[in-house]
Amino acid sequence: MRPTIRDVAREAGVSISTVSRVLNDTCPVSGDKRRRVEETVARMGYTPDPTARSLLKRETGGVGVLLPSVSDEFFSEFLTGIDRYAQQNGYYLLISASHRNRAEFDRALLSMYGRVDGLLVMAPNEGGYDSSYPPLQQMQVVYVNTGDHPGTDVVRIDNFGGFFAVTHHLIAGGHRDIAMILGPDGSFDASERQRGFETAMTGAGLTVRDDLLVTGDFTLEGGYAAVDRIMRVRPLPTAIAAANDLSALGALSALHDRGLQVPESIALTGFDDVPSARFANPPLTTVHVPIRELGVRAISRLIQRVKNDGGQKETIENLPVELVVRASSSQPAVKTNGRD
Amino acid sequence: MRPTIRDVAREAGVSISTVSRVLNDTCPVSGDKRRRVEETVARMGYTPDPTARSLLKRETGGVGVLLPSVSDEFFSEFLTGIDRYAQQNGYYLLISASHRNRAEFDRALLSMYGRVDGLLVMAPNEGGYDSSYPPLQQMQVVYVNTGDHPGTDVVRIDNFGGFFAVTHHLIAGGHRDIAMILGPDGSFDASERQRGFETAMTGAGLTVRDDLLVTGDFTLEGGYAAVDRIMRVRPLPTAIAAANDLSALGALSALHDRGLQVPESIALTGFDDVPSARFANPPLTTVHVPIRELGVRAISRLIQRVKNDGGQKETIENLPVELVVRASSSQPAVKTNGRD
DNA sequence: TTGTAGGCGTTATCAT
DNA sequence: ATGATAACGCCTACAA
Repeated sequence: MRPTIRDVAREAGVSISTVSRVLNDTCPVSGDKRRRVEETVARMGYTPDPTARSLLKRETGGVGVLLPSVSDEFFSEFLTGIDRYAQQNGYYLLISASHRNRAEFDRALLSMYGRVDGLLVMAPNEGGYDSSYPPLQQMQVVYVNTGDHPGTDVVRIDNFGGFFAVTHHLIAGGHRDIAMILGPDGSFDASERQRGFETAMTGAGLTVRDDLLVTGDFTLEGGYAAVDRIMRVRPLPTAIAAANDLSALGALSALHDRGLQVPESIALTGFDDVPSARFANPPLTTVHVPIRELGVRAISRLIQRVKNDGGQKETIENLPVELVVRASSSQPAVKTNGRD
Repeated sequence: MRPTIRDVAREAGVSISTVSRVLNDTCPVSGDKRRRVEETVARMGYTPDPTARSLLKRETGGVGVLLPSVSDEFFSEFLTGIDRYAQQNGYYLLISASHRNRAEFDRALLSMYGRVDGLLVMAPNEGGYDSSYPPLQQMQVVYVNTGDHPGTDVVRIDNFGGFFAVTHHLIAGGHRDIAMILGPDGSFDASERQRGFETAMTGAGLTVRDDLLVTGDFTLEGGYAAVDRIMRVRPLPTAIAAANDLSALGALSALHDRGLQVPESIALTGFDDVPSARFANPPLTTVHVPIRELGVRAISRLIQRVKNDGGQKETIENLPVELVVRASSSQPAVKTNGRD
């Protein structure tokens, strides 16, 4: 049985309040009793019950993190940043992932309602939440990689600019027929990246061919399968821009299996600069996204919000990303595929 | 302000207990009042405060997960399994990672003490915990991938058998000089894998050369750097067995940078069968480890323990692993390196 | 069937 | 400087 404050008080021969005062040093306590209390606390290994404390102070010291999934490196990196920051600031983390639909999202949200002081919400792949849902209104929320959410903070990556840059890089390398392996429907990241792609293409006077926009759901398998579809269209593209690194790695594997050299036969770029992509061979040109930083910004904003408790203006922050040219994918051996 | 049960009672014109009874249907309630309460609850969006409930029932409905790190695919996979299971069983997850030393471990543990009903502890890379630490004694604990812990459950992977198998595979392919890229000191997984390696080698009458046991800390960078060291020893090995996939991918990249073909110039194997390793090129022979399953087993044991509340015998479970031969690394072009 | 009251372990207020 | 006590929101005997 866990010792309570009454046990300590009895054992030390003082009143409950005195023990409390020693622990929170909120009032002066005579050196004699203080020592006695401290000794007893140490001996019994007493720790105040966080539940009771929460009930009284009406704050838990926890923050919830709602993720669409936790199963790839992006989220690992993201969580690492968050975890470290939370720990340093004395907050604990309540994490829930793998909810792809609205019902699951609501359940996860509800299970956090009342257990945390604030919530970090990362956009699910389908429009899985609705910021007008009452529990969301009641809590301090920071959104990550979503569109705007009036009244709350949003922290996001410059997906548009990043994908514009990587597409531009391919175009500058002489590519005209460029395929894009898309992300999942309903993902804000994915749609912004696609927008960056299309803007860069049309801005350069190139046409976005529908048959070169292939689905790819951000997974290795999706990237692998996408190459199959891309290889069936004519004329073939000379470059592929994958919506994220995982897709790119899957595509790389597929291209390798088909005996195609990257970038000699076909160029390939990634996005996110996730650790294992940094060691791909051949080296992959990608876009560096400060994922850990994203997490840190998000949670630091949230904690700020929680401490100010509502008296806070909404904020939108776009973190810059950076093109990382690792391969000479901008100088392909073949620039066009028989036309032009 | 969040509505309390009193608000609901007042609004519905009944007593507090009636509301409580409707919510938990613990006693029969007249249809009339029942309906009125249900309507009021729905209208006000009332949810019982989990903190108050925890205080009273002396259980939180949460389980804590203590990980050494969350930053690679192994942990992502592991967490995915846990998260899904916890969600389905109505438990929430309190996660804390990135504690490499004892002090940090203790802090993380303390921050969970009283907030969860049970704890999942995955071995840190250094001997970061001590199962006699009082808070650990007070809680229901399940250990993952550690040595034995009297009085508690342990769920682990058959690291020894797996690494024995992969080493044996290389030996059967004719290799005699085999290097191993080790894991971090103090990791139970790492030491068991090394033991599997050495047992397989000596069992086949081969010597374990000290200069072919190189450090590698389970990271991409470590694997990359390990190759540098391996390439300086003479005679060169004809095969490298990496302690995990991340090391193997790093090594693969290093070998590629040196213009060495895998497996023609040198064979290479991984361990864990993490998603991105499954798409390595050339394909990597590795050992499939049921990581998600590991998580599910661990948490299901824990929840069982929590529900029985102590009246439980300790259990040790070893999950089998499986050699996955993806490359023809067992038939290298060169079997020896000038001696023999 | 329904309402009243006590207590879970704290902290804060008010006397002393 | 110290001790008794109310309150946080809920559930559950017990009483009616």
